[in-house]
Amino acid sequence: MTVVPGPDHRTLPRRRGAVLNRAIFDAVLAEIAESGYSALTMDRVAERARASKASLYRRWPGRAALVLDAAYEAMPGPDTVPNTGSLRLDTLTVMRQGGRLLEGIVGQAMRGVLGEALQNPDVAAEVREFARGNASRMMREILANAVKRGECDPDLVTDFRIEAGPALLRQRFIFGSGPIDDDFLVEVVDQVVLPLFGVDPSAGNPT
Amino acid sequence: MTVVPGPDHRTLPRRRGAVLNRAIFDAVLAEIAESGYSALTMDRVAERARASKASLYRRWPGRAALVLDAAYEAMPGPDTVPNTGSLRLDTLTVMRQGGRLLEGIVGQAMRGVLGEALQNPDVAAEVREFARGNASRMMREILANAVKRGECDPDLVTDFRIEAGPALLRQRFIFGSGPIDDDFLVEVVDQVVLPLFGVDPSAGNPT
DNA sequence: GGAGATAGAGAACTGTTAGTTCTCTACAAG
DNA sequence: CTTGTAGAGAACTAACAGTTCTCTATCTCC
Repeated sequence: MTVVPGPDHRTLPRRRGAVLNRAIFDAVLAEIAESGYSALTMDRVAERARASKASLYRRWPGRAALVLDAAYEAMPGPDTVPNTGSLRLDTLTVMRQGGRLLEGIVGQAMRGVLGEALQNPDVAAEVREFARGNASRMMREILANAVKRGECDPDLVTDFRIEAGPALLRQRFIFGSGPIDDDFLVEVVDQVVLPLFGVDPSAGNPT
Repeated sequence: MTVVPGPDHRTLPRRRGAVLNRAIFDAVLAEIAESGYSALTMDRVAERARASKASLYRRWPGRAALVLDAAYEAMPGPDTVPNTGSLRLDTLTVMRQGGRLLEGIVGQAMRGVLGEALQNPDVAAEVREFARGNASRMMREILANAVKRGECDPDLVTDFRIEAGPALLRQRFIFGSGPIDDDFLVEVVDQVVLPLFGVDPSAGNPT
């Protein structure tokens, strides 16, 4: 239909492999930051990345996998686990890191992927690994340190107790029942996490 | 294209109001039970209910609202809040009710609606009201009874502590990290809920 | 019981998106 | 230089959301 065909980008320098991957991830993140996950289409990503849809589908089976990979790329490197000598401060630090992550672009991406995961158990398994691998692992390490210091009874360190704090954080993220601000995180830590591990929040702990 | 136009259902007895509503809800639930939420389309619902899409859209603005209403209809009546004289048994009863609900058709429907809610804050608010209104309200009442009995210190009854148990239940539902079986519920109650309210699970409580 | 308003059935239609496939061609490897 | 791989761009199919149209059953009010 267009009489003037415009520049044929097939003649431009052509990216491959990692370089192209990077450009696609950037396009995904930019789209999400700009218009949100629900407005993210494969066409738009392809156009923005100046890639072809065929290239997208050669790399990922669908939108969920693509966004999950992009989110993984956007994650900051594995945070070093805090070890301040206070369970309260360590916990708070981890929760703050998690909260900050969920409030950014990665959070937006995760919200979208989570929506797909709810319909597709395979995606759910990937997300689970992705999300749980971090918070839980860090919490576990923090608690091991607290046990070493004698701050916490090792019998209290069980999977469900470890998950309680992160679960409340994720619930607020998912249901949007309020901002993930410091007030919220402090309350969760003081009212729920520390009591579960037999630590008195008011025992001269710094913020 | 079809030479034989088939029976024109416009001449059949025509349902209205509540009767038609009922037929539509039944179609939605049947579709979800049969093929899951992701295979649920407005066309299929209309066809199955022998209703017109126009009728659907006159009643609901979109799929999410329709399914939310259908799920609400499928909910058992407001469970009467248990009051057995034991916080442990009361809590366990409520958690069991919730778990059973989430494992059935209502759960499947909620999974779908939740997926939409993640992208749309308005839907999220509806879901929040829908989901929280029940579990939290019941938990609150149970705890009020426990306080009355002197089983629990009233200062411990705070929003975040109340939400901890339900949040773990919802997390398991959402991430599908395992079955919502009685083992799970008992562990959550004994390891998390009761300790948060200063009750010793092993204090001669029945199952 | 008749007139007019309301709303349901069914079909056609539009626009958007996922996913596929085709052609053409850059680039890498031998 | 030859050949295989894969990227760019476009065309295409199929499915679905949402709208609108026609026809007509059913309700309401007189």
